[in-house]
Amino acid sequence: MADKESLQFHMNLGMLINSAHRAMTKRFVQNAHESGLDISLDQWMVLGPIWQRGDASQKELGDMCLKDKTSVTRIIDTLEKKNLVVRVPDQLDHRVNRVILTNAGKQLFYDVLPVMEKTREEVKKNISDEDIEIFKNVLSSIIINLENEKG
Amino acid sequence: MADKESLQFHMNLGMLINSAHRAMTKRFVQNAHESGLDISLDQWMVLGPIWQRGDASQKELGDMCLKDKTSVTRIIDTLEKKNLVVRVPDQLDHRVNRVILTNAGKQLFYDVLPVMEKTREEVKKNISDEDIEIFKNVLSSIIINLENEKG
DNA sequence: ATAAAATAGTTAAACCATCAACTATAATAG
DNA sequence: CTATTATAGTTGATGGTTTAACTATTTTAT
Repeated sequence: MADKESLQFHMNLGMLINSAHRAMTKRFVQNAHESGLDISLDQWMVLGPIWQRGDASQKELGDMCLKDKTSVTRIIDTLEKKNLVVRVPDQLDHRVNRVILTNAGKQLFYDVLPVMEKTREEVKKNISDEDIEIFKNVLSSIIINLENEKG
Repeated sequence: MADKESLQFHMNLGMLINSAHRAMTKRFVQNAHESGLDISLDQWMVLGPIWQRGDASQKELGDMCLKDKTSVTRIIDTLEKKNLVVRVPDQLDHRVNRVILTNAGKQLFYDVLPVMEKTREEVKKNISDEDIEIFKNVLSSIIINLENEKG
């Protein structure tokens, strides 16, 4: 149906990035769904760092996922509704919440790992490692180019 | 602050794409705002094809922008509220709306053009043309890899 | 020790995406 | 011609992003 040339001819950079990102998100959710798992990509992105560290403040999660604190609040809200995480007030600094995984959260994390791996493979199929390197390089450069010098 | 190596070490492909896309969107809106223009990137993406063709059905707009018909409906709703476009029922096929630009819409389109150009330059700064080519190539490949074989 | 500034998090509003259910019209098959 | 199916668009619900305004806690600077 769509071939590379026509895609690149008809779409600008922004649209290509947008489409690729939406396709990846959709495929991840689909793959999770096919494994009987109900989780969004953003929820997964937040779950990972909590698992890695044992616990994390919302601020730390925002930094690691490059998400706004508002977004983190909402995502933790829905994760908490699903009983996957719990907010625990920090004993030392009363401004911060430590977010920790419930047992259900840990279980989900382990269950999703192979789904993530499968999705990654589907995404990278037929693309050389060198091109992936350059690709990530360009993405990093774009992010750095646009980092706000007015903060 | 953030350098390429640390970005690439800490973030996977999906997160990089997500961040880059959000940064581009944000910068476009910022640049528009600094020029006194009030428009979102998605609104702009829809405006373009209407301008190119003179008019377009919502279905056509969705195809060209790779957007869901629901999204198109909402975006046209807000563009219509802003008096930038008008929906005109098609005389031949009573299911379709032809969307056309108002004078204010045409004016905005012309005003935003240089903003878009500026944003594009900021995005591509310090990135070689060859790398941009590979970058677009990889994006296209990803999109094709993930095209739904279950539709 | 206190006033001012910084930090962590929440809330509300506006916008976009996706899914599912729905209306209305057109095209097709029998 | 009529019954089925396909297409264009809308609506409602749910989830995520961004901006701005707000609360509640530190930190800091005087």
